[in-house]
Amino acid sequence: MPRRRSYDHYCATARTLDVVGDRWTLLIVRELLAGPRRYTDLHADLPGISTDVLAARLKDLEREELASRHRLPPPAPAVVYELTPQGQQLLPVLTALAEWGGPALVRKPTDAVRAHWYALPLLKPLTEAAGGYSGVIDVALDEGTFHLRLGGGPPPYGDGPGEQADVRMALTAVTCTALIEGKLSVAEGVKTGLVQVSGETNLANLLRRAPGGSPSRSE
Amino acid sequence: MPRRRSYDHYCATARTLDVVGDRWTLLIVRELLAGPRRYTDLHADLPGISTDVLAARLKDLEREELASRHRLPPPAPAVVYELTPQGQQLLPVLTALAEWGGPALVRKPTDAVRAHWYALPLLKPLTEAAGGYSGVIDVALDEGTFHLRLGGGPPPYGDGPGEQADVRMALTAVTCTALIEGKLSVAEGVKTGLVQVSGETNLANLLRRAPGGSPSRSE
DNA sequence: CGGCATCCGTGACGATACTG
DNA sequence: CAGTATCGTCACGGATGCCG
Repeated sequence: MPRRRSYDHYCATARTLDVVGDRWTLLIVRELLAGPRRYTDLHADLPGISTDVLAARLKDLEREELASRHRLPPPAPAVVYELTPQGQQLLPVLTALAEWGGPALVRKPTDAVRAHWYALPLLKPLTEAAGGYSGVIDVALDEGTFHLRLGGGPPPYGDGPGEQADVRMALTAVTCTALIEGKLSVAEGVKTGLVQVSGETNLANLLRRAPGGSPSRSE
Repeated sequence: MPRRRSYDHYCATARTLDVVGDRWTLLIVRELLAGPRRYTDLHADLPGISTDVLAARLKDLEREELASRHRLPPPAPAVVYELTPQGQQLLPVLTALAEWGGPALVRKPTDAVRAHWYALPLLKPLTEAAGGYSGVIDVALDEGTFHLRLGGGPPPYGDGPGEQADVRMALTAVTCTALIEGKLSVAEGVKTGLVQVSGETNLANLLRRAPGGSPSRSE
């Protein structure tokens, strides 16, 4: 987002990095992809960011029209930040980043965790397991619960359980990581009990008898 | 690449940004995706980078095993930098960034240009126009020539003409931008003469009678 | 308490000069 | 050609203060 420090390259990649290449910017987008959030929520789910940088980045996102600032009506007077359609289209960028970084997910003792951070890398394997079927999946980890909105939305995912989810999946963080890295398929996870699927909807049954009985190989 | 300034988030996206999120890093990868390059070449095709930052980033990429440093044998004693397979897998990240930034490609007078910077955003429309067919396409712009390696490689693209290319395309930068933004299909470009395709290979004929006679709509 | 603005110390960055 | 050295500047992180 450095208006002052632009690359000044006539190149599509450099242009994008001019807008969202600043430190913290894409992680703020990661949070806003979960839906409208307040300043304090953002600050809580972006451990390590300083208050002034968060404020500055939000202003930048607003100026670039990737996010908008709204004042909620009387009952709960609050300010929320929300992605514009243009901002929502950064999802493929975040997905590509998450897919590359998935295999490097080694837990360090100093690392912070939020359940919904698993949402982005899970979107691809679960979308494939659902065979293009739409619906909302609640995912319950020890760290907390979030939901994925397949084929619908936006937002593509959100914190906490979704409203009237079609399926609920319960699994551990370790199992989740295995799914993300492609070491375990959804079908295998269900079969071995590592992934517990509950619900009687079409989507639930689809996930239970998901294709790809053996884990997809990485090579 | 901030080992000292890590986000320390247990999140696949944040992990990737820890490694390649530093200023200039992904643009260096953009250059190295074109194949092995010397320090001086990199410096020439990354206008604005300072010599010490380039040296530091190359060291970082080497340490993270995304790039390797090789000393060329006697005839032309030089040092070249080359992406490792792990580094080459950043292509989808660069592609996603380029796709998002394509529509924002407005030429500013201060912008530098290199012909091969058009390669990344052209990969998708031309891969589609080729219908999954493999081959090497030379692309000649006023700014210079580069080549795309569809379905083969790596490297996925390179500066200058490719060795024994299957097709040669000639077009202006403006036409190129239209293709990138999806405002013009390859077939339309050929039909109107904005895109000149020469060569008698299968790939050449495929591009001439490419599908999608009307430009693909963005919605 | 939510939503910032201000101040300050440190480190990253950019420009230039210089060297093996 | 392939960097290293130096230096001024600015962005970042942390703490604190302010205001509705």
